[in-house]
Amino acid sequence: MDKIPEAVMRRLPRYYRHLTGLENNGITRVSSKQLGESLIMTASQIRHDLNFFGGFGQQGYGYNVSELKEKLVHILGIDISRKLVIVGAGNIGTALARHRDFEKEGYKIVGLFDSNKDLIGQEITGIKIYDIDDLADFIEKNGVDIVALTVPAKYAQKIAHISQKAGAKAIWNFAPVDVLLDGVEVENIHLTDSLMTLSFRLSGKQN
Amino acid sequence: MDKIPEAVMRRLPRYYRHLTGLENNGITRVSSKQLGESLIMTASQIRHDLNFFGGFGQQGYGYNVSELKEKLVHILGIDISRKLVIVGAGNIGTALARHRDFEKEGYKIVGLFDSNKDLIGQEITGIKIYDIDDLADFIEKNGVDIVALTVPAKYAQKIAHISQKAGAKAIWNFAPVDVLLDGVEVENIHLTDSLMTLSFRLSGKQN
DNA sequence: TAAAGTTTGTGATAATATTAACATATATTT
DNA sequence: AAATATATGTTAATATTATCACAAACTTTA
Repeated sequence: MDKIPEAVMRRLPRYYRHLTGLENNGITRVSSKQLGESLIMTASQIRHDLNFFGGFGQQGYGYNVSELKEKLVHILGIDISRKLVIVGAGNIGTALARHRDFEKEGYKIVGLFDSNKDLIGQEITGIKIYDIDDLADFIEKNGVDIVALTVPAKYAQKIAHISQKAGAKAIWNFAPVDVLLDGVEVENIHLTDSLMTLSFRLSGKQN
Repeated sequence: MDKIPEAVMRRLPRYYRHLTGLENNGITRVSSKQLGESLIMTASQIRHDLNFFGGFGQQGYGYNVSELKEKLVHILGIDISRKLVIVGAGNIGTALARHRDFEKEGYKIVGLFDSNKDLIGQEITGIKIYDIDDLADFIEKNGVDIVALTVPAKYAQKIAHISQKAGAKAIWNFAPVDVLLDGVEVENIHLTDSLMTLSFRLSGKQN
């Protein structure tokens, strides 16, 4: 398979999400034109994107919603269950632990980690809080794939490094720093950065 | 000022964040080369980006950290304080309310809204929870700029629409849907989408 | 079942974005 | 104070991304 462009890859979850919605509404068929209208993008781009993975559609008909959705499940790799731990049992960390959406897509949160001795041993919706000193060991023993970092900025890089050494394959970083690692996939959620783009766009319009 | 490309705009908060870090470490001067090494990007791109806003640097010297940071503050518009409400006092909504980082950059969370009568009247770190039926009124009376949506997908579009009509200028959307509105800036945080890009990248490498 | 209408897949074109290259200006060294 | 090193701002070249346009294939209608 050809290398998938970054821009295309980033749109795939959106397609998947929309198709799931259509399926839940009992819609069985959809055209790139309809998708484009719903997602505010050109039909051409959608066809172009999907074509990186082969022709799923049919001329004069469009796409079969369920079939296309299933293809996307496979392309995205969400048919493979992934084990995830959350490091940092603060506001964001516990919110993620309580958030049930990830489970639906095959992500299993197998542990929460913190350095606060008062929290260790507690449970959040069935997820146990462990001592952060046991993180490496836990990752190794349980085959953890993804480490979500919801720790203060100054600890993020170090924990990321420990996680990688212990065998984690991906870092989902919520700390407001740029985690630098080689050989590990890093995906950032920078909430403040995101908010700032709104400020920029608002002030540009003199609002 | 020329129209700033989307890609450039998205990098500005990252520059700002990094410069703040340098300043806090007492570093007063930095070159595009050094910035590039820290941020894993080319020096050329950094210079190119900054030049959309004018020449802040000096040949042979580089950039003055504090000065450049202050310029970015102004460019990003975070020198203008913004009022924000959070709609949805669930996991994510309350985590955002408790998260102190936004205040530091001039964002004021002035209210939380929910439909659950048991929550209404309660406070979360000093932020009162109001009845969602009073949202439009509150936005109008208090001049709310930004509405953060942490509600279930099916309510998001409707609340966004109400918020716009009441005078909100921007939607910070955490619901897993694509909010469609004209004349309002929408910024999405799609956590599950983000997680899925990790799955994609991991499965592509047969991990 | 023939004609008309859809809609895909795809190659060509246009628009954005990134990187390279370098003249010019300043800082640092000797 | 001259020589060397550094580093910007900016234009040009390259690479990536998005859109256009249309033949080919299928569906729907009459």
